[in-house]
Amino acid sequence: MLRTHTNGELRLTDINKEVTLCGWVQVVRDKGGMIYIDLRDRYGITQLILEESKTDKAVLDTVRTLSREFVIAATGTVIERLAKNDKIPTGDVELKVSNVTILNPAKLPPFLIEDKTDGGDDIRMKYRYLDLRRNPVRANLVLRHQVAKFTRNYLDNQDFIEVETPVLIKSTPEGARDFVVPSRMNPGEFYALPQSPQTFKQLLMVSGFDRYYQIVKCFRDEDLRADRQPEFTQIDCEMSFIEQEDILNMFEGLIRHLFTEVKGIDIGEVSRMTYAHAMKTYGSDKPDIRFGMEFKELKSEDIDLTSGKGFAVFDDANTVVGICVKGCAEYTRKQMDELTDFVKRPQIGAKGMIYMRYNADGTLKSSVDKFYSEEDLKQWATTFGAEKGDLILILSGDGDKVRKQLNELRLEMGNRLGLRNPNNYSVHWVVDFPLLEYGEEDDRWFAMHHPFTSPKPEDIQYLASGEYGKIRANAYDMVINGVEVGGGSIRIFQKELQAKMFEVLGFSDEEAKHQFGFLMDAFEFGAPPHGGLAFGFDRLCSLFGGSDSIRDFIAFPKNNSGRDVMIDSPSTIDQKQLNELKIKTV
RNA sequence: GGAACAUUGGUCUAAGGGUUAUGAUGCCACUCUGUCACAGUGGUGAAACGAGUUCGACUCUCGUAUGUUCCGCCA
Repeated sequence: MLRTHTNGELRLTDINKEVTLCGWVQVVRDKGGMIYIDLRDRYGITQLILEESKTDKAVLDTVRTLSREFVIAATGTVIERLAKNDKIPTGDVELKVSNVTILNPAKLPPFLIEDKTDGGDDIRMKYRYLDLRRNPVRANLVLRHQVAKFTRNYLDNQDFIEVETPVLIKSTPEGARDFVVPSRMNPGEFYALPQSPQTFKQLLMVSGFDRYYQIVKCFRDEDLRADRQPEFTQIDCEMSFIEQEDILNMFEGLIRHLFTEVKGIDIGEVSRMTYAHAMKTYGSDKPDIRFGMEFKELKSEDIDLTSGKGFAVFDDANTVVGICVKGCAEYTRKQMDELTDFVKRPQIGAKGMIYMRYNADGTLKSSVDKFYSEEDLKQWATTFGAEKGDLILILSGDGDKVRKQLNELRLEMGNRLGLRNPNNYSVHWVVDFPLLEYGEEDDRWFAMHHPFTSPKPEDIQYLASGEYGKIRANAYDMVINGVEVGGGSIRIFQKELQAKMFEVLGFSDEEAKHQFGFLMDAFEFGAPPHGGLAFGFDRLCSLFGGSDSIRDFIAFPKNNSGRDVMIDSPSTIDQKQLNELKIKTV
C-alpha cells in the first residue's frame, strides 16, 4: 500500500504517528508563510500543513507547483490542530508534512469538484468520472450498493439462489422494442437483449430451483424519461409452490428489510387495494396515498347530483368527479386560473375546471352558482365531506379519461401543498389487475402484464364466454409514493391454458410455437405452480435517495436520446465490421 | 413520431435591436504564519451553427445541432 491511512480516518488518538496519506488535492490555501492543503479521497478530507521556517525548502517548492486534483502522497506526523474544524470528522488533527510525492499531475477540471458544483448537467455527464468524485454523487452509488447488498442478504436468508441468465437471447414481438445484436456466425440472424429474464426464470422453476433471484440488467429500446434508461436493473424473483399471498408477504418482507437496514425506517403496514379501487378513487394504477383527496363522484353509474339543472357541460358528461382540498378556500382568482390552465394543458387535456369554496363563514360559492342552488351545493359539500375552509375542484368528462385528468390535478395539489415529502414513505400493493386490455389501434386484446400471467380462477369462465375485459389477473404491483417500484404475477403453468392465452392474444399456433415453443414444451415436463415479480432496482434506489431521477443512481447513465456523451455512443462502425456481419445500412 | 423550453468567458449567469456585453466563480500574478467557500490587490477570458429581416442582430424570424422536460411509446 502506498498509504498507511485514508483521509477520513485520523483522529486525536493518532497524534504523533508517522503516516502517509494518498489522494487528490481538493484545494491549496497558500497563506505565504504557511500552506494548507485539503487532501481528499472517498473516505474524507484531511488537512496537510507546511510552514515556511519548519518545512524542507524542496518540499515547499514541490507543493507550490500543486493545483486542484493533483494526485499526491504526503508523509508526515499527525498533530493536534491549533484551530480546529468541527465541520469535518478529521477536523481536530492535521498532517505536518515532511515529504510530498506527486503521483500524477492533473489538468484543471472543467468544473469544481465540490458538493455544490458550478457545473451544469451537460458538462458533468461528459466528465462523469470527475462528477463521481463529488460526495453527493458518490453517496448515491454507495446507497445503491447498500440496497443491493441487503437485497442479497434477505433473499439468501430466504433460500433464494442467484442464477445468471443469458443476455444474448431471442427477439419477441410483444411489448417493448428489443435491442438486437447481429450474429456473425449466423448471417442474417439476430439475437435480442432481454427486456427481462421472464421466460428463463420460469424455466428455472420447471428445473426445480424453487426460489430464484437475480440482480440483472434489462434492455428496452423505447424513448426515455427522467426515470427511464435503455438499460436498467431489476431485482428479478420467482418462486414455486406458492400462491399470490406468499409472494406479497415475501417481498413486502424484502422492502421492509431494506427500509430498516438502509434507511432505519419502519414502514408500518403495507396496505393493499384493488386496481378497480385505485382507478375509481385515485384515477391511477399507482396512487400516491400519502395524502387524502380521494375522488368523490357527483355523477357516475351510481349517482347523479348534477343533471337537469341546465348546466350542459355536466349534463353531457357521463362522469363528474372531484377532490376536496383541505383549507384552500382562500385560493385567489389567480391561483384558480393557474389550476385551470394546468388541467387544460395539452398533456392533461381537460376542457375546464369547476370549483366550489366552502367559506369560513359557512357559505358556499362556486363557479356554477348560476345553475345550482344552495341546496345542490350543500349536497355536493356533504358528498365530499367538506368542512369550512375547504376547496372543492371538479372535472367532468368521460369515465377513466376524466379520472386520469383528475389524478394529475390531485398530484399537482399534493405538490403545491407540500404533501409529497420524499422522505415520507408509503408502501402498498395494487392487486387484481385486468388480465387483458383492448388495443384500439390494432383492434385486438393485449396482455396487460405479459402473456404468461394467470387469470383468477373465478374469472376463467370469461375466457370461454369472450368477455375478456372482465377477467382479473393474479397480478400485482408494489407502489411507493406514487411510483411503481415492482410488479409481477402468478404464472400460467398448464400448457392448455397458456395455449388459450396465446389464442386470445391473436398468436397462431405456429407463431406461438415459434416464439415460445420451448416454454410450452417445458410445461409438458412437470411445471410447478409458480409466480414472481421484479423490482425496478434503479427506481428503488432513487426513492431511497429521495430523487426523481434514476440517472443520479447509475454510475454511467445515458441521456434523453439514449446517448452516452462521455464515450460518445452509440457510434458508427467500420465498413469491415458491417461486411463481416452481412449488414447494410439504409 | 410530436410539443415546449434552453444554448453568452473554463464553469454558472445578467441585461438589452446601436454598450467598451453584467456579475460570480475559476484561472494567472503579487501580498499574507492558523486557514478551512481563506482574505486583499491587479490581471485573463465569452454570444452553438447556418440563413433571413434590418442602416445595424448576441438580442427578432426560420432552419440545423445539442441538451432538458413532457405527450405518444415503455407486455
